[in-house]
Amino acid sequence: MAPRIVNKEQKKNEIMLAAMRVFAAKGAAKAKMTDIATEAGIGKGTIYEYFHGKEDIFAAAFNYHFQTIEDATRATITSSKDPVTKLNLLVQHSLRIFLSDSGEFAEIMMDFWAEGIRNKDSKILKIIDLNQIYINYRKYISDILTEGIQSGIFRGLDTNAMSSVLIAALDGLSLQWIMARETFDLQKAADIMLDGFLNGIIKS
Amino acid sequence: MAPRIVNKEQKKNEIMLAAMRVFAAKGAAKAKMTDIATEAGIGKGTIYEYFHGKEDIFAAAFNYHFQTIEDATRATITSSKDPVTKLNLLVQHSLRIFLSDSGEFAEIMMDFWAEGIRNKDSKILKIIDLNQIYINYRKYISDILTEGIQSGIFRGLDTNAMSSVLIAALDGLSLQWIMARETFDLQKAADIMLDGFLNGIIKS
Amino acid sequence: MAPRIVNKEQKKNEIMLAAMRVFAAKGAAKAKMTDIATEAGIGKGTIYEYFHGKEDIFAAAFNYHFQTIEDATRATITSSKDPVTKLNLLVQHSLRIFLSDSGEFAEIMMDFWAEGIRNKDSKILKIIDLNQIYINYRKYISDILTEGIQSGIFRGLDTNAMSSVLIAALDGLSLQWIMARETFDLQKAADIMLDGFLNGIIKS
Amino acid sequence: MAPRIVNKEQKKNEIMLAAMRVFAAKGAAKAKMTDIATEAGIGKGTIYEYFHGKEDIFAAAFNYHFQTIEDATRATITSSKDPVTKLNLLVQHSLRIFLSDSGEFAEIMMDFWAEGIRNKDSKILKIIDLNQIYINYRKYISDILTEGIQSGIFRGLDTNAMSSVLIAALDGLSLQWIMARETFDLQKAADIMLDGFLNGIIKS
DNA sequence: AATGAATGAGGCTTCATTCAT
DNA sequence: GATGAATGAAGCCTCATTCAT
Repeated sequence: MAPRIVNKEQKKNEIMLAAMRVFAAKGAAKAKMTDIATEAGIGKGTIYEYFHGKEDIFAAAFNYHFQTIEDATRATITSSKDPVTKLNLLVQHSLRIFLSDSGEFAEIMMDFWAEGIRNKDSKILKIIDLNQIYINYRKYISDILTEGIQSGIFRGLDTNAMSSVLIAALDGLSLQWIMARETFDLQKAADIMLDGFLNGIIKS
Repeated sequence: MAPRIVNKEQKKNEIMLAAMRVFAAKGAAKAKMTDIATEAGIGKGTIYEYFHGKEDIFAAAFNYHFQTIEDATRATITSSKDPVTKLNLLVQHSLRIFLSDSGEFAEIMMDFWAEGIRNKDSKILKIIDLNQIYINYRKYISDILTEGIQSGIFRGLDTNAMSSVLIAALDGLSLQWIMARETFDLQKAADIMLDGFLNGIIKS
Repeated sequence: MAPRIVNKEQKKNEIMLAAMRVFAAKGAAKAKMTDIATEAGIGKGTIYEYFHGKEDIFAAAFNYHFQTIEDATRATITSSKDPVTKLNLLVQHSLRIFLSDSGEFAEIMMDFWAEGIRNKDSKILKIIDLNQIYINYRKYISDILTEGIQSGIFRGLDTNAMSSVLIAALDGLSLQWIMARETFDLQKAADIMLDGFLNGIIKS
Repeated sequence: MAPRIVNKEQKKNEIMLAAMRVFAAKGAAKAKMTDIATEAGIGKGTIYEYFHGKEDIFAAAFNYHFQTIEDATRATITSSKDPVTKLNLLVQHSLRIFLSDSGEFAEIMMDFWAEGIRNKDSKILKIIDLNQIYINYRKYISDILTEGIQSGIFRGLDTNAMSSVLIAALDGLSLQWIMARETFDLQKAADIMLDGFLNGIIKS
């Protein structure tokens, strides 16, 4: 009486993940709908039952990626009370996300960044708002720093600028790791970085 | 009566610069050959007198960009003897390049990075070897750090890791600036960053 | 406990009528099977339980439309004995059919005509034989005219040609009405037309 | 120094005519861009150098068709002073256009009508305004009738309604001819029709 | 009997590249 | 050398039809 029953939400997610794998492998621009369909193990036309088109998939992947990170980050941060521990957790956590799935999605970041930058003014695709994501991210860290200052652990400092620096260092290191996964020790570099960072802000 | 004398090399360069402007404006993937021709003020077919195709232009732009930076960086560094001054110059110089031409070419970096990452193994397009560029870059900074250590100015430290961190911070800050040029003070953030960085490595 | 009893013939008819409504609204070419299913309030797949495909529905609608007209016309004509009355009834009746259902199906005529014309040779789809329908239609009118001539009411004339003219005028007026329902008074135009037509053929 | 020189306007026209031939042969809906390209003896992509897309070609053909008719009609009418002669010329002329090119474009009318009707409200494609064309057409004829009335040749009558009837008869006869070119004598039917029409309006 | 999820052939359109002038 | 008209491979998307449930 009824046709095949599918969990539409779940299948949509599966397609999106397949798309992300293809994006990561060959870049969003060179990813063909056929590639995505094949990777998802479905027919070309089926994709359109779940997405409006290629841009829609990209936007979904974009938001999924950053939302996942944001959610996890928020959870991580609130799991501790000590600002230093919080920062430590934040960095470790960021790396873990990046390295998870055997770093499968790391390459995507470049496409997300590239597209996110290009769409920074476009009112049309406000779905992709990379700047807002960074603003949020800085706010998280800024709050931790302010906390640390108020509790006398950190020196008085430009919390917003320092947040930018910490994020920058993390992004930049990840970038270098993507280019040379085998030879670049991301974990170690990040540890050294955070060490120096904390050294510079903790009251001696 | 000699034929019109055109400096082929110069014209090729002009086309490449036109291409970079288009790449920056709409992304390499969405840049059409027609756009480039129009921007360069020439006919579409003429481009093929100077380049083999779109990929060729991209590769040329890629190498030009990084070569320019590398050359200038090398020149900058050697203009001083003091490691601290050298690092200062390096950072200031990097920003200047980035902000030059009113930051016209900043957006391109994302495409370069994206493509550079994707081609990290590709034996075919060894022309684009982003990793090697980063290796070189780390080497420059590493050398400065080593110099500083030997002359007793800097503490003993993992020079390679510290180089990575410095580059990472610079890249990451630039990224944040691209996304919000009006509201993000790149110069200030970089100054604060370098200040903290030097603080951490200079012997007290 | 007998299974739900559905009058297959009736449901088929319902689907066809739904299809006609969609055809009328957006044209047969742009009518999607989904539209028809939605309009009929059933599932897309169900249509195929009653029809072989879209062409089948179109053919069915085509024949239904003209058969309905033909049947009704025949009934109308035989309800009177006087040739003049017959022609009057014929015209009034044709208009009524056209204007019925608030002219819902009027737009369809164009698609029927277009497709009917295109298939004028096609041995395959002999189901759609618009020319035959017109031949029949002319025969009806021709017979009435002959009747009138024999009973001395009408002047001697080319009955076949005059039939064509009457049909032509009716078709053409309907066409003009379709294009401007609000401003074109079809009833009045038809009355004037028939008045002139009868004037020309009735013995003075 | 310069590429192939082409008369763009002329080539555009050629493509449009090729398209009309294809439209006539298989209907606008079933006409593929490939068919048009082949018919025009050019590559598929070349069409897009002259038209924005399929709809654009259709609209161009539509307007060309009616504009041609309108222009020629206007010229024909003004070539005489006598209302009766004018009407005669108008009818003969209309048939000639229809039968010209061996009636190659006759079938198109159905698609034009169908599409013109469907677009009667669409503000978007005001390019295709069939109703306006009919309004103009009725005006031409109406003016002739008024002329005849004023000069005492025609009886007083509803000029607008009579115009509609004349156009209707012409359209309707053409329609019947399209369906059975071999067996239907359009010229004769039109003559008989006009004869009756004039009989009805000329003062005895 | 009824359904709608899945499909892929087929169509439209884009655009890098070629080449006649 | 320069050009832009011409091209067709390639990609995105539509939608009639199938079929498992």
